[in-house]
Amino acid sequence: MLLEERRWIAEVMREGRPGERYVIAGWVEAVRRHGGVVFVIVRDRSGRMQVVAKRNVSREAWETARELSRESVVAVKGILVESKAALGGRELQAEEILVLNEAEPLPIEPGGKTASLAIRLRYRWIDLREPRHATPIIAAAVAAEAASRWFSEHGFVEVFTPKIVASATEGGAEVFPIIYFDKEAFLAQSPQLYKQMGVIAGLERVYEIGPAFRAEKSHTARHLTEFTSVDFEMGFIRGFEDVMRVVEGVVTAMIEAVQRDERTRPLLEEYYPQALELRPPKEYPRVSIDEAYKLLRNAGLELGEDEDLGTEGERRLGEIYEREYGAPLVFVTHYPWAVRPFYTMRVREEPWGCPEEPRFTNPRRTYSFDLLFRGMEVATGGQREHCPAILEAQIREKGLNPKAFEWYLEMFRHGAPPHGGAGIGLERVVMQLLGLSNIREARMVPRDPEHLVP
RNA sequence: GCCGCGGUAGUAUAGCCCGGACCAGUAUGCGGGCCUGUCAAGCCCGUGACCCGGGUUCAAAUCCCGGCCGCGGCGCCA
Repeated sequence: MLLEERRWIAEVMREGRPGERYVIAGWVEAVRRHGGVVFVIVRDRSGRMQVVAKRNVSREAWETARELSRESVVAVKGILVESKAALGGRELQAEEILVLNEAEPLPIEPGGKTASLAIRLRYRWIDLREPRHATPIIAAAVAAEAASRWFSEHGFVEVFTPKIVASATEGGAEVFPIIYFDKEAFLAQSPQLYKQMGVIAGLERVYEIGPAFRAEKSHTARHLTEFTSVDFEMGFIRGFEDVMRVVEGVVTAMIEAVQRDERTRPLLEEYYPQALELRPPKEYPRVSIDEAYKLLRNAGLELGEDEDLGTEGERRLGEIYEREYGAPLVFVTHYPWAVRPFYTMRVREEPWGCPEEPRFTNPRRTYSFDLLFRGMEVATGGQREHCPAILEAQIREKGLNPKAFEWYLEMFRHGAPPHGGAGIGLERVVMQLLGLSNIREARMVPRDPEHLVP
C-alpha cells in the first residue's frame, strides 16, 4: 500500500465514487468490536470516516482492526461503500490495514473535556487532536494571517527586529537576562524601539508579528511569559486618532477572518458559536480616562486621579459599554502620564512639531490609549514623543538613565517624523473572541512562570 | 512579589466539616470474554489511588504543623 495514494478523508467523503478503491490515513479515534465486524473511526486533519472491517471480506484486515488501539496511526485501503448506518452515509470497507505507529495506552482522553488544563498541556500532542482544543491554535494562525494581509494592503512593511537586546525597553525588571557571549543581554519584551527605528529610517509604516517576552511572575489566566505581539508603527500621523483607526482596521480584520475563514468557521459553528455572533462596529467607541473614572465612580468604584483602571476597572468598564452601548470593543484614551512609558507623548500644543518651549496643556495626560475587548486589555498604543529634548527629559522623569538609551535618543536627532503605533496581543484577541477561560488555550505550548516543559 | 484555594487509580471525581463499619465508592480508561451494523455500542469478569515528612489519637484519606506541587485572584501587563 502506497502512502502516495493517500487521499484526504473529506475529499473521499465528498467526491469519492462508491465502488472505487481508496487509501486514507490518520489516527484511530474509536474501535467498536462486534465479533465478525469491526468499526474503526479514522480521523485526519480534514475530517473523520468510518472504516468497516469484516471477517468474511478480509480476515487479515479484520484481525488487524480488532487489535487496534486508540490514536494509533493507520493507513487503510478499501472500497468506498454506501451505508445508511455510517456517519456521512458512506464508509470504507477495509481490504488492507497498515499500522504505521501503534499508540500505547493514553494518559488523557483526547475526546474528553475531563482532564484539567495543566494535564492537557503536559500531553498537548494528544490534547490538540480534539478539534475543540485545536481551534484556538488555528484561529491564532488565521488572525495573524489576516493582520499581515491588512498591514500589507495598507502600505506597511514587515520588519524583523532583534529579540536579543542590550537593554530593557522601559528599564524595568521585567526582562529575561541571557548570556550573549561575554555580554549581558535580554530577551526583547517589545519591538518598540526598533519599530520606531523603522519609521525614522524612512520605511514610514512598519509592522511585526513576533514574540515578546515578559519576566513577570503573573499567576493569572490572561498572562504568558512568551506571547505573540502584533505590532505596528507609522509616521506622519496627525494624532493618535490615526493610530486607533489602524488598530480598529486590524482587529476587525482579525476577528472577521476567524469568523469567515473556511479553516475556522466550521469549528466555531460547532464549538464556539458565540464567537460568530460578535459584530465589531465600524468605529469602536472612545472614552477618555477621565470619563472612564466618572463612569466607574458612578458604578461605585473608587479610583485616584492618576491611577490605572486596574483589572476590576477594566472589567467593569467593559461591562458598562457592552450593556449600555452594545460595544464589545472600546478604546480608553488619554492615559495618565504616571502609568505610561517614557516614550509616550504627553498632551501638548503642536504635537506634530518640536517647539523649543513645549506647552503641555495637560501634563498629566498622554496621547495614548488601550483597547478593551470584553473588558480585557488587548492592545496598547499612542503617539510617541519624537523630540529629542523632550524625550530625554521624560527619560529622566521616569528615573531612567539616558545613557542606557544612547542610540535611541540619537535617532531622533537625525530626522524623526511625528509617529505612533500600537501592540496588539494575538492570544488575547483569540481568547476574548472565542471566550476562552485561559489564555494558555490559545498557545500551542504556552510558557508561564512555572512551566518550561514540554 | 502579595493573598486565597486545593492535592484520592491514567483521567475526572465521591468520601474530609462531624476520625472508626473505607483492605476507600462512582464514571471513564486499560486488560480479558461474548456479539456481523456500531456510532457516548452493549453486557459479563478483572485492573488500578489517599503528594511527602512529622505530630495528636486506641484509631487518620479525614484533625494539627512543616515541605513540595498545582490552580486562581491582585499587582504588572498584550
